[in-house]
Amino acid sequence: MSQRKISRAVIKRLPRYYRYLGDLLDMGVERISSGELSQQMRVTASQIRQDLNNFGGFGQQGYGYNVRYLREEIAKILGLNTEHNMIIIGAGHLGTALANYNFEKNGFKTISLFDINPDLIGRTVRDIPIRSIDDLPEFLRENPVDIATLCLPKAKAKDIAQLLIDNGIKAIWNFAHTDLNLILPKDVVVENVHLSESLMRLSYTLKSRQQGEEE
Amino acid sequence: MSQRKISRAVIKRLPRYYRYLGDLLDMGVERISSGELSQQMRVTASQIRQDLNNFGGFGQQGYGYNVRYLREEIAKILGLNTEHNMIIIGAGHLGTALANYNFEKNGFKTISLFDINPDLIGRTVRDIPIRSIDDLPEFLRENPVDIATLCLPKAKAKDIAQLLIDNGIKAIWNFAHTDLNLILPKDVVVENVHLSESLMRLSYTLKSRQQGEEE
DNA sequence: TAGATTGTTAATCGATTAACAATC
DNA sequence: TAGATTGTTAATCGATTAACAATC
Repeated sequence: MSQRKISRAVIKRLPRYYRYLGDLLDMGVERISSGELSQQMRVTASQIRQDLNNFGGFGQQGYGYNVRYLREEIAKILGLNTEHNMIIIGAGHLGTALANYNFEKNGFKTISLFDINPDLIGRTVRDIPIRSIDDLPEFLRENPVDIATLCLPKAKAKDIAQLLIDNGIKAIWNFAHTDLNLILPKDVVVENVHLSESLMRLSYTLKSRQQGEEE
Repeated sequence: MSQRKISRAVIKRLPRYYRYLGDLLDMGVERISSGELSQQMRVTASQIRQDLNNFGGFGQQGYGYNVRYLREEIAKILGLNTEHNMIIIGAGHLGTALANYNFEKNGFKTISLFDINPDLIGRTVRDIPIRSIDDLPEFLRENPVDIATLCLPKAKAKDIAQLLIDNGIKAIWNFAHTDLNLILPKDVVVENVHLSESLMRLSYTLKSRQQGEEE
């Protein structure tokens, strides 16, 4: 029952639905129609219904959607109902910040950091140990790791990515300023977070807004 | 000569062109055709030419594009030729990590952090001082700030965003887990970085890939 | 000049929105 | 039942790709 080819655009929106439904739940809202949700989220009701119907009929005519139920279904779709073990490669500022992030509440648990800097190896971040990158292959043999987060300079990113792939990693969350496409086997997935590119987009938008464009 | 309505999709790709052109320059490549670049970037040559021609004819028939020139033009389009002063609101792990990031090379300079925690106020990160959030209005009156980076809990994000807007900030780089749309005047732009949503997308892609979908 | 490659128009493809019958 | 709202088909819109004339 694997889903048929869901478009990238739909996937990108799912976590946002999940977030809004969580907020609604916190506010004690039990049910919501696509119309109401569309107003809050500033999207069309049509889009919401189309998006959700890619995965199944979660609503009920004349009623709308049950907030808790819909949220749980989206969690399942996104895989948030299973625990994911993560490691972070690179215990610099960003790697450390991510280790301190509370991704656990969505089922993502960081179990180790890795670095090459001897000064850092042996330390911990929130009780998570920083290990030597040399110990990575052995660690991966002995621990189930679902996701590897890459927080290192672009010069090293490709080699380490290769090392990770060689040792069975199937998902890479990439913060390095480079694309890993070139070396990727088909069964390995990558999600890029290019912060400086995000900042450049902001810069562009600011500039064009100042020049008096309407949107 | 403000550009006509460039689509969001094009803007999203510009920083990636910029990065590839920088890499090419570092490798000593002087000229490149849309065909070659398309192979490296894994996009169509058509798309590259269409994208660039939104802004002008940067190439030359029979020759291709001059790498250095094209890169500089894209820098101008993105506003990277002007210095941008930034502040960071929230000097927690993420805020501190961003203050340590080398955005300067693209013209983005962090000149202050702000926090409410008295233990942090007065400290510095890479010589950048952490000030009290109470001093924010005065600071904004006395210093030109182009971009405010929001690194704080969602509960506080909207109030602080309002404070920033009231004090003249026109661009917000938002890392808080919330949308700021609701309170936004038309001349204020926001770029969101929702890390946990990025992670959820990775989780989804991993899951669907494991279930044996092709892409 | 001949060859290469752009700039740009036209064709295709995909995603979004609108509309409405189905149904709770 | 009547009213509301979904699920889904059809229409529209926009973005991507293909094709080729222009031109260096």
